[in-house]
Amino acid sequence: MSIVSNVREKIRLQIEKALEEARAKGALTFESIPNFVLEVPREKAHGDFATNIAMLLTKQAKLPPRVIAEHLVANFSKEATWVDRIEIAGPGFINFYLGTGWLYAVLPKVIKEDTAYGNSTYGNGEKVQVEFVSANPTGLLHMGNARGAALGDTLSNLLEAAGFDVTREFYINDAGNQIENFGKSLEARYLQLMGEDIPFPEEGYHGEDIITTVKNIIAEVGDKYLPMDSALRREFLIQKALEEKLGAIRNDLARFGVEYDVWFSEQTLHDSGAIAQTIKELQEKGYIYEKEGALWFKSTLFGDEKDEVVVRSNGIPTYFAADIAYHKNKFERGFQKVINIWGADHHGHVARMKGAVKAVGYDPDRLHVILMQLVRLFRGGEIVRMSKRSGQYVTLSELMDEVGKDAARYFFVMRSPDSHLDFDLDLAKAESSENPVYYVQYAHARINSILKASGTELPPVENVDFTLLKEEAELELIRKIADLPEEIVGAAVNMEPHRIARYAHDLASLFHSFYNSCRVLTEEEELRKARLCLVDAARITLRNVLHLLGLSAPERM
RNA sequence: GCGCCCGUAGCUCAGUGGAUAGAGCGCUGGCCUCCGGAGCCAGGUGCGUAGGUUCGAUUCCUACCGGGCGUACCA
Repeated sequence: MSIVSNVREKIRLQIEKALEEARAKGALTFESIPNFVLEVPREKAHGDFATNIAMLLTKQAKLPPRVIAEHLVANFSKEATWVDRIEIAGPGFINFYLGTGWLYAVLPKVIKEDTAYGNSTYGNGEKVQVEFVSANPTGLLHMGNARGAALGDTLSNLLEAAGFDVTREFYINDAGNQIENFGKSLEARYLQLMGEDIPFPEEGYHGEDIITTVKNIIAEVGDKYLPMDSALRREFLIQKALEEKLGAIRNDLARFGVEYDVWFSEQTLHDSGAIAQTIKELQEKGYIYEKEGALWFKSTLFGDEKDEVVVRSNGIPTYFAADIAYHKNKFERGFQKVINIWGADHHGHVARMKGAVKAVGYDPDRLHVILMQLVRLFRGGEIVRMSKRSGQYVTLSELMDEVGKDAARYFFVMRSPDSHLDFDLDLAKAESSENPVYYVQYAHARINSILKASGTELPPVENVDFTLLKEEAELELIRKIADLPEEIVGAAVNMEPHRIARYAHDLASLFHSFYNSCRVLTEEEELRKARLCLVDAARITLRNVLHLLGLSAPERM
């Protein structure tokens, strides 16, 4: 358990004991202790921890909150809690002020745990799957995919650090309508490039990248497909093109720092009969009806607005049918929790997907869908116009060329998925102070520079007197360092990776403040040793956080 | 029309059922004979509107206003 959680739990326990004691003495009456908050107050003047328990007990105890607080304090045993003094404030808050002793225990722990610092066993090895990006393999990765990639990968890192057993998965939509359409587009481009004057399908993929793909295929096979039957020709073209497109997607994601554990093909669900079987199961359970020649899933039974087609009147299952089979498959593989990261334009899909999960026999609360709002790019203060239809959009690969991997990942993760993201390209590529990515990395580089300048090995922590660290800036920095394990768990279980980006920035900020007010390489030998250890702990913490975000931790910039 | 998300400082965004609502950018003024000035310190008019629940609401609920998205036998 982390030191902060440990301290918190001890105080919580003593609060409960104090209340029971007060009741035993007849000072207080209450049925049960309500679920109270023991939080770090916003204001430092309000102590290290504060609780609202006295206000919550007013009804049960039939006493004013401050009176309840007094009884609690009178019965509170400070032993083994690090609590130095207690004050009652405001409408009835009880503020706990801690001594600094517990903070000094943090530094040796960080240095000892090193790359593992921040990790915890909170998740108990529970199996969690995170499915993200899952872009159509008919094109290149765009900004929405990029945001999903950064969010999904960072969230996966956080879950792992919090002790979950994480599987990162990419669902390949290599079947269905859009592949049909893809085939038609490829064929049209192929024939056009071979000199035939034929129209391009209106609903086809207009992007330039498809022409390039077909050119590459022609370079390999020439006119071999020309005399072929159209169906066979499309099949060949699709196969070749998918190979290329998936390869490109895989490369771009790898360059973005994202490595998947599983690439799951939709086509395999068709081939194995899993989809047919799932539909049959739903039919047997009475969740399917026929209308106008199509099979419909009764998603309205599960709170959806309207029912949804699973098999079209032409006999071909819809994407939704495949998705049901896919999610059934996920749970069959033993994932306790399944997390999907989708663009907000898919939000209408959430209710029926959860309904479907329930229909195939699993608790829909085990499926979590993170909806992320769309991304707008700005360059020179102007919106960069994009159109998927015309195939004109900035790709992930181009973004990395322009602003670099680190800046791109940080910008995508620093906002809540709920917020519409305005991505300022000029800011992201600025190699200057206004760029928040550099701010954090600079702190890390600066630390390494100090350690190098110290010219000595770090002293063994047993020989260091940490109580010499008494400056406000030092204590605040240690406090922040101590928070990492709880920050990781909080960001992971709430599925809010942007919290950790913020933490990184706050930590860097406290380090910079410390640097400006305390000289590390001072003449005072013992103080110098203590500060070197503090700096090293800050280095470890910053580096670990940067890695969680998928960013490099440069030693020089 | 109905459904989901959002409305917080000039701009981009954090944040919480509580005690004085924050950060970055931009703007102004300071700070290195010294460990990296890509840094530090100081400076502020803001929770869309109106009700409700509560000891307490920016946070929860309702209505309204404004923006985004969805509402296909597309994915």
